[in-house]
Amino acid sequence: MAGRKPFHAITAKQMKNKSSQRFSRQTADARRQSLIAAAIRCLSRGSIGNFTIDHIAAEAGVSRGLINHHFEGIRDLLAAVYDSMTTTMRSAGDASLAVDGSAEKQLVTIIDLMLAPPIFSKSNLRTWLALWGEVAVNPRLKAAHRKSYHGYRQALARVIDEVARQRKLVIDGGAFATVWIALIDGLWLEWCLDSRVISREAARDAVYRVIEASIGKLQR
Amino acid sequence: MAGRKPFHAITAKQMKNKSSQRFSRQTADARRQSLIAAAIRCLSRGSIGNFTIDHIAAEAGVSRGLINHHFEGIRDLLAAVYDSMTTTMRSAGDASLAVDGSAEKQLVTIIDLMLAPPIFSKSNLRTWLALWGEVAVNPRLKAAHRKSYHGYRQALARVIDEVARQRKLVIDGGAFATVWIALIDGLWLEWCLDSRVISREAARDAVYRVIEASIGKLQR
DNA sequence: TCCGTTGTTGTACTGCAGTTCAACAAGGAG
DNA sequence: CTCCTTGTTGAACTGCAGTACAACAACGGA
Repeated sequence: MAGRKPFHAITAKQMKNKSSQRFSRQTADARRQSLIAAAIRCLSRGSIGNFTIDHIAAEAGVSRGLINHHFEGIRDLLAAVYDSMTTTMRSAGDASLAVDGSAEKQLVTIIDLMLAPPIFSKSNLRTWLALWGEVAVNPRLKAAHRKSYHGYRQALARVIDEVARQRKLVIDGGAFATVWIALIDGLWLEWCLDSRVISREAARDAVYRVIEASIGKLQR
Repeated sequence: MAGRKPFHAITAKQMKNKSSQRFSRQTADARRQSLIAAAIRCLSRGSIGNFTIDHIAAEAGVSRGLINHHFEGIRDLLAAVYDSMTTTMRSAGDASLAVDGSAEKQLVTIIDLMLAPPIFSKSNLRTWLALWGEVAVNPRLKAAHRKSYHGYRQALARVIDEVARQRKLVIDGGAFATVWIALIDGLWLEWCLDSRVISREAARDAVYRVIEASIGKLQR
């Protein structure tokens, strides 16, 4: 509203040295992705407390005004981060489902995928805690969570049902997938909070033990 | 450092009306408990974003300065909140362990306790998410978590070992307790984030199913 | 009744949050 | 080369965070 100070006073210098441009223009989409990536890095290092305009802009190497240019606000950026995180997970899962081989082999592949980096990784803890806290309150994130979780669960259920069919077992794959996801999330959480109580290998063994108790031995 | 404005100008009015005292003095310990309770209420409603001097003071019905009088700072209050939360859970668990009856009955009592309010409750979600995020970073909270988790796990392991002994089964109660805790935490998380995917009863059934797959049927 | 202890208050202070916006400039179209 | 679109900048603005602290007052003891 009021008058602004002069924008910049070192124009002459910039003219001379073309190699040190003030900034490089990028397409809106590329810049959005870059900001989302920077935001994820901030979340994984700090907590939701690091999810600020200043931190993210510094991390991305841009000015603070840029975030509000590409997103409606900081909340909108958080929603975009959630989409990005779930998309990354889903695509990793889909890749392992596309693996050639028996349903049993797919099952083993998925289990191992989920219990190994980058999914089973401490650097994601604070990111997910922050996002879950937001899911519980933000309708847009709640809808996104519901959608991504549903797809995830259904994909698992299909593999489980197929293994059960081959073994002539009667199992509710959907319910089984729910328990499975809960178990892995819980083990991951315990491991993040205190790696002493359970190692990654012990967590993996525990998951296999629970699953094999229902559908029999798997060829790991 | 600089001069302050006059503190309050309505002293005369207060003199007249003794029933509306400006405040009531409490012992340091009672006030601390009151502030901790107010802080928990703030966390459960909002998120860590609601964990501020202003919100907590308003919730407790005291002035903002009081928190820094009774705690070293807002971080110190958060640590006190963590202690309070874990103590509440532990005492509930200890009470159910003190129940007369067989080890099997104790096991059933604990399971039901953990899958019913007030423990299995949505109002705790944001509180725990906030606290876990802090555990991962704050050494004091990490130590507190380690201690409380260890005691919790050991108590469960003892009950499991006893049931296994009676049934002449060879089971690692400690490892079993770890899985059990992870499963319940994970189910609780899923249920908090989207109650549609699993009901409280379904969660309870799932826990029983996993446990009974290892140690046989339980008399619920 | 007075008096001292100390729990309690409210404000000043500093700093950083998110948003807005006018000025600037990079890069392509002509 | 010139113009124009629009990505980008940086600072002003408002508001609220945590802390420090001096003034006040409740309550118990004398």
